[in-house]
Amino acid sequence: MTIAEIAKLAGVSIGTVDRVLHNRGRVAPKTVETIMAIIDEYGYQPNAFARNLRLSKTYTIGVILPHLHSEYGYWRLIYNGVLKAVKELAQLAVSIELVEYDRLDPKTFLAAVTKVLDNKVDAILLAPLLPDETRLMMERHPQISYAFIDSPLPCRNQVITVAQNPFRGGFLAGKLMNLHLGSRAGTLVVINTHTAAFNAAERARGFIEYYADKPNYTVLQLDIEASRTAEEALEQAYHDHSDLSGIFVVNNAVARFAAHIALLGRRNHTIVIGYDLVEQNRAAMLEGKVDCLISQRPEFQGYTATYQLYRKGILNQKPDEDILIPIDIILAENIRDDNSYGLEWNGRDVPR
Amino acid sequence: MTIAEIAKLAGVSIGTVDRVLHNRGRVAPKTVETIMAIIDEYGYQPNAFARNLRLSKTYTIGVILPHLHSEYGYWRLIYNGVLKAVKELAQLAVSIELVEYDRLDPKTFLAAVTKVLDNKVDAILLAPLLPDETRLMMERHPQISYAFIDSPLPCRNQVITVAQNPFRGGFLAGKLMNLHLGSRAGTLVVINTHTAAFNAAERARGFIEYYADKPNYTVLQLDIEASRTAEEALEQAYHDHSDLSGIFVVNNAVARFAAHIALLGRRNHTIVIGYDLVEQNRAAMLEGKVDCLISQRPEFQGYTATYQLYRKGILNQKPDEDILIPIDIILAENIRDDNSYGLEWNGRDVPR
DNA sequence: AGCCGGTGCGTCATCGTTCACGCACAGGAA
DNA sequence: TTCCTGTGCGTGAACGATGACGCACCGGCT
Repeated sequence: MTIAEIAKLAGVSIGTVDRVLHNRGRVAPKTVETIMAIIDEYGYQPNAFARNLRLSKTYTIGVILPHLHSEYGYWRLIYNGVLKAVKELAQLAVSIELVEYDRLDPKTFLAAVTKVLDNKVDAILLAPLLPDETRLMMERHPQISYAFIDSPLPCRNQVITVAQNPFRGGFLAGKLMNLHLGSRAGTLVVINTHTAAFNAAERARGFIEYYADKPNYTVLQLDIEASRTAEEALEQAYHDHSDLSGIFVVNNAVARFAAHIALLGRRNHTIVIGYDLVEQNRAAMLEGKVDCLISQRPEFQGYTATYQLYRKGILNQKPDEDILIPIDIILAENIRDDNSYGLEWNGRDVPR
Repeated sequence: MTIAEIAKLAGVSIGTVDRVLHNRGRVAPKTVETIMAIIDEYGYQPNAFARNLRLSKTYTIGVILPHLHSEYGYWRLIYNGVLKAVKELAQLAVSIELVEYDRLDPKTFLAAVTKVLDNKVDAILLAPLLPDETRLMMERHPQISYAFIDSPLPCRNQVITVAQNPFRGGFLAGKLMNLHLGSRAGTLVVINTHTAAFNAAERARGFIEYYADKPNYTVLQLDIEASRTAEEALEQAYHDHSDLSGIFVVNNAVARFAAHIALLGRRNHTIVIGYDLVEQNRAAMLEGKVDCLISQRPEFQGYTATYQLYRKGILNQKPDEDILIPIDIILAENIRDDNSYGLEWNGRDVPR
């Protein structure tokens, strides 16, 4: 069904049909009715190729992320996924503009928003780590599309959200801790170095929930404040609880604690579980200092969110609004197999 | 960079540039050289919108899969992913044609190939379960694109392969068995009901490899032949090995064995690990009859393979030839979170 | 000389959508 | 009546790639 076919059926010109389709007025009510009836009956899907050829608009996505080098490169992984999508979509008129900020300093976030908007982006892809500032931005600029990544943000607007369920991630971490402990019981420590972060708090809550009905275990929450070093806090915990048998770090900082546990000679008696397959954590796991990691597939998140924005912006498709990233369990045995999208077939074990 | 711009730079008409770009001859060698030099210097990416608008070719993908109702609906999951991709790509001129066959009867496979080719498909997406017949097909019809799904097939041609590494899947199953057993040792049974299948054999090999250096465990391979029933074989195994403590089913038939284990009253003493999140296995896990499943994300495989073919066929992009699907660990605690793509955010645990 | 085939190139219509422009006719004001 | 404004339409020119068509020229043949 093309505009020309509709026009012929309605006995009008394509210009008139176009005006009806775009509500540009200057059409007799009766004619509008006729044309709408035809569209209702036969359906009409504009030809995406013709449309974009004519419009020849480039769709620019502003990407606002914490500094890519921060948090052990976690945000760079997300950005890599965005880049991969943009590489594929470049010939379909999609481009990006990255602006980094400091997640501890809201002013830098607002500056990033301003900078991105100055470049007239059509959409913004960001991690809503600063809920108030994010809401402010959306209120002030309702005309552009938004995609959230890494964490959800409760809000009324229609937005694309690509994130993992952090509560269930923490709950699963509890189960994995349990599996690794075998029959051992004891004290378990949940370490949070980002106490203000929604994801981190939810993961801790999930872990504690898992042990709520298991009286043999004591779960201790350890929020590391800036005032004392993480290493001191850890040593204190070992001192206070001689039966400390497991540590769960709710974010990507696990390698730092794993290193110190090894240093203290406690590795053999402590199960270590953490989050995210950043380079440092990957190395720690390969060195045997970490038992289990949970991954949220950051590259996949970036890739997917970018594609959703493209579908919405260029193809005029209704995007999937909430995309739940599966909880990915990484053990030393399958760490090689996680390559994020997972591209690159590892043929070594497969006779070809 | 458009053809017109190249033409202006070269001092020729767009027709000439087009002939050079498509090697259609009838151009003076000197002119070819000039134009190629310009392209080398400035680069040229044909406008995908203009190209496809003009060609208005519909790209049809033939999908050849075992009967969707067979194997507990495993193939239907793959097909669902294909359907999701096609729904998104329909407005970009992609369509599919499904033909099912019986994987135990090569004749039905060849009939499916013929049927699909009669409809002049541009590409074929299939699981190369019948290596010889698949190679025959590719030799006879080298002009169309192929995508393999579920399993790899060693071959010289450039093809897209979307699959998991089955050996490492089996190896990881060994590790998971180990974790679930805690300190218990004993006899472990590997059950294979599809002895001719490459994936199944590799998974068994991986599992056995994991226990190769663990003398406390005996691993027993149980290939179920058609001559006796699976249930009898299982009972025999329990009879022969009083210390039987774990069962690994290398394919999606695990629910069947899990049910019989429960019936025999052995559930409490047997760890059950299997493959694939088909409906029956999901139910068995929720009923507590299965401890762990490994998923190969069949929907994601179908979705990804379809997109790769589209990129190759419509966008003329060089596809990623080998796409490795991560090994997905499903426990009762995260079964809710696996929704394949995973679409549909489950907001229950997240205050919005 | 006249004809033919091949070569090198330009021209033009086409795909479907979008939008500026302009025509014709109505009704109202001068 | 004349002029002007607004309404309802049609027209046509883009967007860039593609490929059929045809023109001019050259060489070789009868």
